Amino acid sequence: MSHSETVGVRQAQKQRTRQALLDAALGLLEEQSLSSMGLREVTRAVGVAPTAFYRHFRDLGELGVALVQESLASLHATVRAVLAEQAGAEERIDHTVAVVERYVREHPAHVRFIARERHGGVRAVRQAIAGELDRFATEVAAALKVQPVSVGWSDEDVRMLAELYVDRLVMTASAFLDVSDGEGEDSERWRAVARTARRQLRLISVGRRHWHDAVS
Amino acid sequence: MSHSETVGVRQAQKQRTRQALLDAALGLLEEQSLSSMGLREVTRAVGVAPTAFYRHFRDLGELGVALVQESLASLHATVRAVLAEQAGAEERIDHTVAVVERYVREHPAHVRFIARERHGGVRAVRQAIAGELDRFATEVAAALKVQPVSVGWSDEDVRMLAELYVDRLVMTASAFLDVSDGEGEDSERWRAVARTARRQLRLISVGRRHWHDAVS
DNA sequence: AAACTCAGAGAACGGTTGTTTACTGGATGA
DNA sequence: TCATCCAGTAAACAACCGTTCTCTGAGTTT
Repeated sequence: MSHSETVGVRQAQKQRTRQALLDAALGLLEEQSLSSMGLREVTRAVGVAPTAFYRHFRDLGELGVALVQESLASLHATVRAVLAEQAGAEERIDHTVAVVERYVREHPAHVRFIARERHGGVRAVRQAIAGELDRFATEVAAALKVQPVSVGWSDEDVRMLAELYVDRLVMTASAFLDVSDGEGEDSERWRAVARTARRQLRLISVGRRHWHDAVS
Repeated sequence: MSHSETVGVRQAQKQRTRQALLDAALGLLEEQSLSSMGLREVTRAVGVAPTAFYRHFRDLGELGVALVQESLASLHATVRAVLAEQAGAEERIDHTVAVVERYVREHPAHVRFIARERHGGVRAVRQAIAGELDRFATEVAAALKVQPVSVGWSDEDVRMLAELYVDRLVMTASAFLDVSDGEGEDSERWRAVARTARRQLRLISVGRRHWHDAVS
């Protein structure tokens, strides 16, 4: 019974407290930013000695980087699915916005963390987010490129379009979040954000279709 | 000679240290975020007793709000000029990006502050920035509305377009900033950011021109 | 010239911070 | 079974924090 344990009781418990630290930090970060959060504050929330922190992370910056991967991993998987699907432009947009909505509802803390620390005060975390969003944009670009609308587009132009989309998704998610704390998630303003997001994506989509008409 | 003094030596000196506090804070904020900056840290940078701070601001949040107005006032004035000018879409875009470039070169700290604290940890500051950008979008919307391209556009659609533009400007400014610390302001990547920004604005502009073709 | 105002100084407060050092005790592997 | 490992503990550290209270002295008003 003991030889088939995949991880061992020892390492399992270690990862449990590690995750507890990440969860507690994410919770605390809803009302402050990473650079103002205290190491002791996190360990206190978990119910563990301050020194235990060092068994898992060198400092809070390292914890932040771990949170970046945790935060973007799920979104990454979700959006990948949307990109893969074959559909008309209109349905695609509707579906994309719906996915973002759902993501904000289910992982508000993650969204807030990314939006806040994207330009935040900790260099390592900023770079981690930038890198992750970069890989994200690369993936979107690849998906856009194979669509029929993209014939005659240079790689550079596809890339700039992809970045436009990624930025919009992040901004939209953040806009949903701003509404959701203050009013409910079922308020009129929430629906207004969704409608605006769809129209903005649609406008970009229209610009994309007529790009070559106007490039002169 | 004394009766015509507009301010008085007294109030003048007060405003001088107040400005010194703002400047010192802005400087310190280049490498951290508002919620992690210490009150004493600011006064130390100015060369003044910690208690002197309270003569000017209730807390750092209030100082932050003051910084928001200072930061956006100049940009506001600059962009207002661009909006007013009569020009073709192409020149307009080039000019807009050039203005943003110049603004980032001349006020990098202000740009960083806005980008960082827009989603930062201090509620009052976030709200101040949101409010200011909202007024900003309203102004852009008004300018867009009177252009010939906008006939048949609902106010809501003009508004969503204006928000799209404002968000892009902020993102562009932030992108310039990211490049400028790391590489110079005359690097190849700087110019790449400018080119991408122009094309993104152009794509939005194309979408705008063909909006009614596709609204079905 | 005297009375008043008020920006800034100075000292002290209780509390929190990150980090170090030495330790314990249960899981682990020989 | 016994030696080893190592996640988490406990105590102490100097350094900082925001805020309060009291005081001063130069600018202002009468």
